Amino acid sequence: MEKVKITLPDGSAKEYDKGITPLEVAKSISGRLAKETLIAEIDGIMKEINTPINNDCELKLYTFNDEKGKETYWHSSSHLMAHAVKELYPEAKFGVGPAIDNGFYYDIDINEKLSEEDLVRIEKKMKELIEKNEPFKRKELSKADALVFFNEQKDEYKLELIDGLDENTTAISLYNEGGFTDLCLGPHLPSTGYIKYFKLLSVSGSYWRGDENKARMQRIYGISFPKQKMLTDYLEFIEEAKKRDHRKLGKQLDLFSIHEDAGPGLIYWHPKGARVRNEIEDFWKKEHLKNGYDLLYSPHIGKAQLWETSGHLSHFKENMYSPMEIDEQDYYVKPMNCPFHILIYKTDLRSYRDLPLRWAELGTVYRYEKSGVLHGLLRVRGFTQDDAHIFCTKEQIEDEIIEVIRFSNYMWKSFGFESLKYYVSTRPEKVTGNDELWEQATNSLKKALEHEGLEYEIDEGGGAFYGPKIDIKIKDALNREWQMSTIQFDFNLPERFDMTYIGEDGKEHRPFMVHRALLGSIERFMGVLIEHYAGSFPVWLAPVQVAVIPVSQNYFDYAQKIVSSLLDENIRVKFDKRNEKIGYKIRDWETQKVPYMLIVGDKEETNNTISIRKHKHGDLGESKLDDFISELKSSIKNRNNNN
RNA sequence: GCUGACGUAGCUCAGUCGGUAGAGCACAUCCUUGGUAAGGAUGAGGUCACCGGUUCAAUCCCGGUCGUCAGCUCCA
Repeated sequence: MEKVKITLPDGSAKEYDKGITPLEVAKSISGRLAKETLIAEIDGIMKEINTPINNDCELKLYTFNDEKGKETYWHSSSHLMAHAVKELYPEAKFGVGPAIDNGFYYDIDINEKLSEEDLVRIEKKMKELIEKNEPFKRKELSKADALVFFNEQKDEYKLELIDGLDENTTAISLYNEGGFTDLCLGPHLPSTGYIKYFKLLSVSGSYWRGDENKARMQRIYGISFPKQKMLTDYLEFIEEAKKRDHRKLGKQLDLFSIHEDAGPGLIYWHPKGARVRNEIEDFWKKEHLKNGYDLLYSPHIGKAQLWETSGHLSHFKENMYSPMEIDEQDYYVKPMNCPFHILIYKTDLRSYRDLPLRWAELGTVYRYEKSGVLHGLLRVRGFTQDDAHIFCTKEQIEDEIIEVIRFSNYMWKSFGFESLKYYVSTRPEKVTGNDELWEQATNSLKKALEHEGLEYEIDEGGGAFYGPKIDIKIKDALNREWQMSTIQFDFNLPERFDMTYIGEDGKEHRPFMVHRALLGSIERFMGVLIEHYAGSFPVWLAPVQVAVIPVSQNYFDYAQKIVSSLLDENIRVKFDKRNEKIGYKIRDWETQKVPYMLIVGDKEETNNTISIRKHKHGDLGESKLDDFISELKSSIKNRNNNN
């Protein structure tokens, strides 16, 4: 029998009989691997694990623990779901059904409106299909034959997809499983029986190709796993995320509100939310001053002329609010702070000796956002950017970018976010600024990241029209990613405002301009922060740090002394004088997620002590007030985030 | 903005197949002065999102508007 040499990722190579499948190779390695292998990569091409191998090759095997394994698993799951839908609704037509970060979806066109109950029916049908354990069979058709096939199916969406495929495509792949055939590049799991535990999560509206002018479809989301525990864990994760929802916690903890009558997407900070925000902003300002920034304040409105010069009226108008007329002149509320900062720049003749200038402002901007996209604190119409603009020379840009990256890391770590991901967005098609500028700026972004030893991904063509950028995404306690920081070059505004500095050579030069926001916006940041900590803020940020609870009115005097001592130390303290039992008060402060409760009664007054109860930890026993204060103060000073 | 669902007391939610509404928590008063997650009694609270229509009668049915939620698209 002829042999083939198969090289595995660890570099080891072995000879097998020609025609062996990846699954059989897996078996030869270990039974467990064979059981868990979902998909194979043969010489860089993804293939089913029952594909015969006829040539020497490099082989990689993927299980559910690999991204590629997961993707296949979910992709096949979406096919299975579509099959179940087709069985229940024979007239159904199908759009696209990919795997996504967490699970899969399929866009479906049926007349009937699907409800939660329908999802249960579909799930039941899926279970039946899984039990049949039908193999996923690949079939290749010519473009013409594929068109005929889907024409028979009356599925205009698939026809459109095929139509969009390259004219030279010789073979269009279809997958069939138990009588259900779908257009699909593949590859798939060997059979439906591989899909073990799944749940359909939701159904919502979508559009064919994401275009609201095209056909409306219904999108069913689902998730599937090879192990029961994985599914249970995932469903628990969803529950946990719901519990942490900042909109819910914002109400529960009395942090902020939004008033539909007064205007959606506009945030009202209550005393406690404002307190947290104030701590964040204080810290932010101090750190900026330490890092060589100066702070600015600028107005909220400016004449149309300014926004014309800046280009906002031609590029950003749909996000700006209608102008107001003042002395027969149109004024616009600012959607960005940059033009104002530039005006300040231009109040003086700048020398290269003045650069870099780093100017920061917690600038509140207003942008029109479509009503359907508003979301608690995360997507609003009025928000405060932790904005800064850096004006510098060509020679300075790389160091400046490095500093911003370091500063950003420092800020995120200070707030307890450890995991950051970097994305460099490069030149889109339509741009301002010449190629050389783009090239230089993009390289400086990459070099800065490399200099810091940070890995990054490239978002090809994802830059703004005015310059390339670095976006930083952070991961929260539930491992969810949020896009927050951004560092953007701007070749447009210095040009439009004719910004200059006098160089060493005595001639005028154009400064480089970098916009950057570290936290993004204070509103969004606080939304993420609330969810990250599930409302239990670390002591340094907590709106109320300590609640003092006397056992009864008899100890009010002693409790008042404690309260006064804490206030003297600038500790945010509440004196609970309510006519309630301490069990009731403890429950109340516990649900308000206050870090410490100090309980004082007869024992404490006699011993001149306090009893400390820590949020989520319970009774810590008696202690001297001075000891407690010094520990608390050190935790605040160090911005200790582990509580 | 688009699709769908929803909008009842400060909060969380019942309810009325058309006859102007109810619970728990919170709040107020009183009793109780209590030792680590809810002591008791009494009471006050609602133009049932808003505007129209149908009807003897609308919180309920119909239309519109606003808003919220799940998505789509977009973004800090």
